[in-house]
Amino acid sequence: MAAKKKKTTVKKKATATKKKVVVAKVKKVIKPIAAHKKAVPAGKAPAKKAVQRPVRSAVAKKAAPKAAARSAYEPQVIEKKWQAQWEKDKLYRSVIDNSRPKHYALTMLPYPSGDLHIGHWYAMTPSDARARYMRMKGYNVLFPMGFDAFGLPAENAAIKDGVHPMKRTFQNIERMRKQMRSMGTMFDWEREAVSADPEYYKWTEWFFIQLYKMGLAYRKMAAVDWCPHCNTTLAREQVWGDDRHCERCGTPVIKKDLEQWFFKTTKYADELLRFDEIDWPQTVRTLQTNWIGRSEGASVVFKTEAGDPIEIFTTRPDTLWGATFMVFAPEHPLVEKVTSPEQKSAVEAYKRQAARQSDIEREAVDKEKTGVFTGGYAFNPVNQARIPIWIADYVLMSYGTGAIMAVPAHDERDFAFARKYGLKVIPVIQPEGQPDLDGDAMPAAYVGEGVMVNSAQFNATQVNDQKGRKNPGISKVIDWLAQQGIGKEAVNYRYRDWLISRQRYWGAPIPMIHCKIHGWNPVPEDQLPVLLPEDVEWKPTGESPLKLHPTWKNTTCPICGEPAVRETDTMDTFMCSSWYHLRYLSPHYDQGPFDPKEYDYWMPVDTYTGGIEHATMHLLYTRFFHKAMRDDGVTEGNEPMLQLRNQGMVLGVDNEKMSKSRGNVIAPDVLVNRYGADTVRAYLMFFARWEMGAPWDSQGIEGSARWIRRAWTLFTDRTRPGEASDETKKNLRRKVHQTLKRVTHNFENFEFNTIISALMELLNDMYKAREGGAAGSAEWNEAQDIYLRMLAPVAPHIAEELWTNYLHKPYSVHQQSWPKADEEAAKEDMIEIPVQVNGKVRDRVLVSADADEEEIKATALASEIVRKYMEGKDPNKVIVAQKRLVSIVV
RNA sequence: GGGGCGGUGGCGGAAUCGGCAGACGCAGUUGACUUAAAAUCAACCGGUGGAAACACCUUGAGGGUUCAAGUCCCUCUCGCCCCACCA
Repeated sequence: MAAKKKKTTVKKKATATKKKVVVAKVKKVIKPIAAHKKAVPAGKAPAKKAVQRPVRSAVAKKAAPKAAARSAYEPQVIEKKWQAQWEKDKLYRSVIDNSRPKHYALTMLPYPSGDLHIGHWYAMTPSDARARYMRMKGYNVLFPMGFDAFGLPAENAAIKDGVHPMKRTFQNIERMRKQMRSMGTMFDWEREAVSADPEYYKWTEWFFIQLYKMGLAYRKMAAVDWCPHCNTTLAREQVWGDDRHCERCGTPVIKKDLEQWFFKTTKYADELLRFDEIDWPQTVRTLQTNWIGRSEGASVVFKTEAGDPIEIFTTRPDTLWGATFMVFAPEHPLVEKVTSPEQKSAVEAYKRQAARQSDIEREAVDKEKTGVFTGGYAFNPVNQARIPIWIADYVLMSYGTGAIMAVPAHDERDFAFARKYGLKVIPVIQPEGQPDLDGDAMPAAYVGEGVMVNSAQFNATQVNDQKGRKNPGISKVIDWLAQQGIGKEAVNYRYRDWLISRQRYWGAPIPMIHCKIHGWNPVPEDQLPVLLPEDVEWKPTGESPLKLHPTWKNTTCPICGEPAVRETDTMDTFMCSSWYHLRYLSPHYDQGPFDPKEYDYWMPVDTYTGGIEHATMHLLYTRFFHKAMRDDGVTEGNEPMLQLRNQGMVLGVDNEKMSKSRGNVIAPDVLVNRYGADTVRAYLMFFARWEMGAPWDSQGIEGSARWIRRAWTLFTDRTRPGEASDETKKNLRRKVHQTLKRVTHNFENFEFNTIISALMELLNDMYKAREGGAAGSAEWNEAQDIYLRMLAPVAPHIAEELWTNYLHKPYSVHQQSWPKADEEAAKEDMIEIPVQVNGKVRDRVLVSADADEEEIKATALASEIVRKYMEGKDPNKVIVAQKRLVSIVV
């Protein structure tokens, strides 16, 4: 998921007061850190160890070695210890086990930029906690990790400082692996996959060939978006903003004609619109639906005076009789032919201007429509009306057919254009019960419902506000058009085919060979992978460095054996990431992209977690990829990922996206060194609603740190068993099982922040119960047991230490089962029910939990306070809302 | 212009179904412990009035439905995101 968002649009407008608050926060944050740094040498503790409370631990050991009940919480020590132990024991190794249900938990892989960002942790930590939870629930969980290692940043860096992308990338990967291990994640590293590794990209190339053989990869000369800075073509999805700038570097994008490779993603447009087999967030489904932009209507063939057919697409065939002119995109192939000699110079001038505009400011401020009459005419096939043909840059060659019929009476853009150039306006839809529309006097286009008029045999046909076949007017006209052979029902998409060629070095080579005689042919599969040469020069020339390599491109034609050349473009990295979930299954398998045995057991992905910014890119490409490969017999099922959940973004303390240039980046390593991974994990789960994200607050982490330390203190404390009342013990047990129910529910629903608050609450109650003498009781022991099981997915290290070394339970807590809540124990005996009089809460009455409605009502009416507010009147109505509330109306 | 998401204390947030708004935490105030600091512990902590009991107000604004609205409906408003001459 190499994509990095970079927005040059207007920044969030923080109010003056808000900014002040933020600044104050930042200043305060610095203070404790500085104080802490000083405190370590002052305390004369070893620099690495005992960062937490160094003095106290030293004192405790000296002063009372026998009572040694409590040792200091030293996350830096226990975390390293358990990470090593788990690795040694291969605790998180996932292998096929048919005796258990499988669960494939996938979280988006990072681009190896160099350092793990707090945003990576924010995405991965809750995903890890949930994978651990599923494991405790009895699933055989696969939770792999890898690196999306090809891409521009490494190559740009190479151009800048000459370090080979391969070297830099693999160094970065090494560092990021270490950082991920320090998080205490349960990634199965034996399944790691790196897309820039030849044993990986061999199969990326193989997939390209499959798509080519299926007829889904094709070559096309097209005006493509081109970034003059990155010297590469960009996918439509990678051009950003009103000024059409490059997603990566911000440079304004220009148009350039190049021969490129495309995948026919549009072939799957209709299927991609169906989400009935997957549990994906509504927002992503909506984003993908809008991105594909399906519209239903008709294609209709007009004719020029010379008899040339002009195909147009319209969503409103019911307004065909109101078409009073046509508009072509300036680049439309028929423009030259229809243009009259008198209009030639004006048309040429307009075309030149439109072409210039398309560079940068085509979509800039000026919304005024412009156009030029060609001097040519067309015939409307429904009524043989002779209508003028214009050209205008508001008609795009890239959408539909590049030509439109204009119905000014019922389309706002056409209306504005007609009024500006004095073109005829003929109403053909009449709103019912209103004065007849007058084409010359209408102040605006009418786009609402009505009946058809001026439309020959269709007059009086109802037209509603529905689209396509649901609209009787549209439906009838379509049928008639088909009958007459002048048009047919048609569907048009905004979605376009996926342009995958990149004029770059650091990507998977496109395994194609061009021969002067035999044209393009794939590299024979037994010659894969086409390896990237290591000796290339880093020069931003506008051509792929592979093209400039003296020998690499020279090869022989797989058909005739004569000299031929390789494709020197490489693939979009989204191609690599479209199938990484399959490579994890068997990263070293060499008989195919994956081992079918592994596929049959693990696929499809059960839960997929990652950022919503990939909604219309990666998440659409991977679905396309899976469906295409399904049709090729490589994959099975219709969808690659059954359940998707997106996390929000962690912003800097200044409420801006974190970036080095803004200097607001929070370094996770610093936090881990200071607080320990468990605390950082807990805080990342706690500090915001996961799917929302929030600005980072460095003070808030103190709360999570305090909670973890309090847990440590309580579990390591050897308070003597006391004499607790039955009530205290019962209350403790109730709270434990209530919490268990809540935490279970929250894990199921990805509600991570409330998991932590529930655990905090329970810990507070356990402190109270200990004060009440509950320590050592059966209820207390059960509470400790369940508490550590619930803590284990969140804070795996401290949970293990307390479980194994303090409660002396069998290693490992991560191999224990998730406890089952005792519904009986969770039930309340007495419940407090608020009583409202005329909508205001006036009293709260205590009733037994199994009291029926009548009892609750009687108790409420017996309350003196309630009676006071009823002022002696009889109630009109008494509503008992289950066991939640009583409402009395007087 | 179209589509999506959101607005709850000083801050992050909580609130299955329409049923006690503000759980949990941060920050803050006061106190205990300490030579001191840190850490820890205890109490307070939406607003107004009040010594208090308590009363009234409060989920962006206004209206509606309802015994009851943060939650449902309508109108408006602000913020963020995505798509935008889409025929």
